[in-house]
Amino acid sequence: MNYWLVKSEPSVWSWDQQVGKGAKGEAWTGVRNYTARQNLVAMKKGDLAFYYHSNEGKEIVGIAEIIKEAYPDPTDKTGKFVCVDIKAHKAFKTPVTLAAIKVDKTLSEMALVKQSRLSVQPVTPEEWKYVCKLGGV
DNA sequence: GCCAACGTTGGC
DNA sequence: GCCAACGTTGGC
Repeated sequence: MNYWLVKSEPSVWSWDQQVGKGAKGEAWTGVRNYTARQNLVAMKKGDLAFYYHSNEGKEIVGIAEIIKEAYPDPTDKTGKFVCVDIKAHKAFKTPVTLAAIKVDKTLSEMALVKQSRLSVQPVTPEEWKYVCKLGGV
């Protein structure tokens, strides 16, 4: 089992919209970055990912589950990029903000802090457990 | 709205 | 293959 973090701007696609899709989930399209692409390809069905809201909120609001592994992104005309399908798995009781992550010694090494522009990032099991606790899950 | 960080493009 | 110019992301 691997852990990930995916980012979305709520104005484009929010957690609430993701929850609204239910068990069917939704294609996570629009990744146009090779590092992020590598991470998408490495995802396995059943892996879990933190759902982070950028720009608005700047906080991890819940957990999504990968329900379909990487396939060509239908929104990419060049055919170079891929997407996966994810569904909402569990909402955080308490969102974990970027500010909280930055000041926390255990989390200040997260890719979210170090590589703030990367939209799909790996999360270590230690970070995962810790953030889940903070989120009240 | 600004700007730092960083990824991508294209000329050489 | 290098690197300058340019574009984009995302926190503030």
